[in-house]
Amino acid sequence: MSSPEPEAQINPRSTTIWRATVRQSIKTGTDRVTIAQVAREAGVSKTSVSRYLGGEFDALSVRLRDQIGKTIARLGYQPSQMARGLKGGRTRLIGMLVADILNPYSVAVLHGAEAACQKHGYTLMLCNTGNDEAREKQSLAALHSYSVEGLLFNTQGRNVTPLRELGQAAFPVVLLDRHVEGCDFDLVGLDNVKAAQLGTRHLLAQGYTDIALVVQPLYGVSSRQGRQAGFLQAMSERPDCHGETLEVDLDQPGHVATVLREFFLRRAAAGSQGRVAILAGNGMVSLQIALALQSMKLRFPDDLGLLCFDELAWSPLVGSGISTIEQPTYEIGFTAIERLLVRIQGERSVRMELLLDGRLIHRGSSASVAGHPERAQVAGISEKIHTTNTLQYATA
Amino acid sequence: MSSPEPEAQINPRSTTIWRATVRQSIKTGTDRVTIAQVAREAGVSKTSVSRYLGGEFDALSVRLRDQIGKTIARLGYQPSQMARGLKGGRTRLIGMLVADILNPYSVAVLHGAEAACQKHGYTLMLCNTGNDEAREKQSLAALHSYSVEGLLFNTQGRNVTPLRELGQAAFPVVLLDRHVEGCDFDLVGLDNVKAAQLGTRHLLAQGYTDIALVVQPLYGVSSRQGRQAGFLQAMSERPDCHGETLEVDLDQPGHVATVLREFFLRRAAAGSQGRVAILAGNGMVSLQIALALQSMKLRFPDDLGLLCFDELAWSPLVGSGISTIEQPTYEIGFTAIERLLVRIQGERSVRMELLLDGRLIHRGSSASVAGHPERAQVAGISEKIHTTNTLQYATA
DNA sequence: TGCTATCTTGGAACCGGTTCCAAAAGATTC
DNA sequence: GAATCTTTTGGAACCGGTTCCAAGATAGCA
Repeated sequence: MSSPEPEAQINPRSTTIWRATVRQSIKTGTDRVTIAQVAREAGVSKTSVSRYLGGEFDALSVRLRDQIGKTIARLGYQPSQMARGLKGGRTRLIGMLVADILNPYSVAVLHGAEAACQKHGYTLMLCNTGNDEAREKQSLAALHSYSVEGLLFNTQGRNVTPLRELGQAAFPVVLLDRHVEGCDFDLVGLDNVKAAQLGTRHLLAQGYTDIALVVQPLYGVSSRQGRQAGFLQAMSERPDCHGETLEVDLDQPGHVATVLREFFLRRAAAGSQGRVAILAGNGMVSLQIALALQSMKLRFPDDLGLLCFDELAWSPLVGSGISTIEQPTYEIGFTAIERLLVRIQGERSVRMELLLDGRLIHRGSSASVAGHPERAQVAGISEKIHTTNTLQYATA
Repeated sequence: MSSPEPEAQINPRSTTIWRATVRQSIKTGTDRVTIAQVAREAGVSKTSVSRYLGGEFDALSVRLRDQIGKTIARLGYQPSQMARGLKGGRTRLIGMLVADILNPYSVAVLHGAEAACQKHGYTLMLCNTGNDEAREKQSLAALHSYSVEGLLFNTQGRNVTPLRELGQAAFPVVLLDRHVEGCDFDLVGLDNVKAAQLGTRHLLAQGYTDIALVVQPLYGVSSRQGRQAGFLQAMSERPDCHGETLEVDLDQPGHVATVLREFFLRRAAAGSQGRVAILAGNGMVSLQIALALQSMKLRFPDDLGLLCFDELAWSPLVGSGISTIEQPTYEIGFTAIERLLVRIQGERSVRMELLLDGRLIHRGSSASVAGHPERAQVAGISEKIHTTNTLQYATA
């Protein structure tokens, strides 16, 4: 099998390269070039052209291959993926269901996933479920109706019967971030337990003693539960310190501020003389916490320590910078697609979980309190709250 | 035409509703239910089932309609969009090409577009071109091969021959944010001239006299040019004030800081005694400016004023808050899709440009300097730069 | 040279829908 | 009751590819 002639602008084995070298104009609607036209013009059968497209060169004479290649280039022929998918099921389509496209995590993962798709000649069909169970079901049906070859799924987590049915049908699915009870899909995400331990130990090492893990509702979301597990485990290594998990509802305005304030007051009431820190459970929570603290006129690290899951574009900017636990989001998306492709290619091995490590980015918000005993004291915070914020938040 | 029986779980006229009411499990791969099976089980012809799916009830007896509806529900039948698209061209697919998915603007628009697609029973095929001309061409070809019915296009702007060909073929395309020379596609975006005027006048009214518009390269990007036009126009109303456009290359680390520093020094050299402000051309620029100012230890509004295009999640958080010109991004995406659908339905009227208004969000970064004559003085800034930053940025 | 074995090639069925057109059934008119 | 007009219904071709299988061409071997 010799290498293609220089005239052959098209290398049909790799869809990606193929696309890159299309020279002719894009035909639309009525005047679309079909395989039959190519076959006629090249003086061969549709079958041969189809073989050319499929890269079956060993079943094609050099003469035919040359002829077909030239004709395709001349006509600017581009096969219809819809038609290709119909018979063989190879639609080269991957569906991606995103729990919340406004979440920067989702977008960052999407970025990696999209890149991997382009690399392998696949195209992404994107659906945003907005954390809504019904829309999740609808989107699933929609993607199915397009015969996507596989699914990248960042589910809201609860009530996932349709997903379970996919599992029973051995349909290729890779879950992102969180898994789903009763399903044995592959998963790509963060090693949450480890990352939360890392973060918690960091705060403890920096001298913080009263730490609140602030998360969205744990129920049904394994990644949040994992972070809590890591947090609790790390806290248990220090019986002299106090850890609490605070669940917040981001849809409820002012809820974060209320919950935080109650936490501070509770610590003060318990007579704690320690230093307070907050561990934010994800980027969405981080933002709300930062806003809440701002409105309460509390500053980090002066009044309290802050460490957030998810590195965001603005993390370095607020105050003296917010310390974060960065997730390898691009890699998560990219790897998830590649794993999915392996499944699509028929791999049927047991469930695989790929947990990547988070990276701690140390900035001002979790600065050590060792040299600054006056910093981040429970007493100080609760005093501030009492004097400046009581009315404001009592009504909120 | 009476209303459907309550037993008929499926309303085939609206794809959206239809999806929502699918009860049966999702069949995959081999065991997919086909129209032929439905026809056989219902004791009717494929044609009749197809009519049912197409909502042609006036050509169907009540008895048949009932039978087909029940069979479809019982079998959990879901038509293949691939097959449907093959004959009629109605793929219900829309392609979206995004110049840079890391740009929060793109994501916000995507959010609106996706919502509109779901509302109308369409599905989005997403491609990120990463501001790369070659990838733009590839993605275009990819989307074409799936017979998308229309395209939402946020182009990088230069060298757009393939786009022009689409235009000549009267293919439905709606451009986002920026238009393309030589194409008469519809456009949905911001009224850039007006918004830039609004922003510039705001800065002038707040007492700033030396204003720099900081933008990414203008060449080929109409929205940036529009913002500059508005800026210049507003500046021309105040001959006593000084306006400059600074082009920055965000891919070049430290470039923003360098350009800013040069601007400050230039103003100082010109002997200006005025107050400096920066108008950031978009969200990506804003971030880099904020980072650069931080590294230069310049604060707003103390050292200089700042107003940024694009409202971002963190805009309220940095310093005393960053003033912004908010774009109605969700609406832009949503409207663009709805306009595209109108085109897809065959509207052939002349090019339409839908320019939405920006909204000024006033925060601390553009606070009035009237009561604080010591604030934001050119002299002060350049002194700060000299003493603290010269070495640091001379080498960068 | 004759007879397999292998390599090329294309005809035709098929994928799962839609659509054209004609036939069958029912309604209307005279 | 026959003729005509509607309304329902389904057969078959078609959309643009892939794939099975058999036929034709070439090569290998006795």
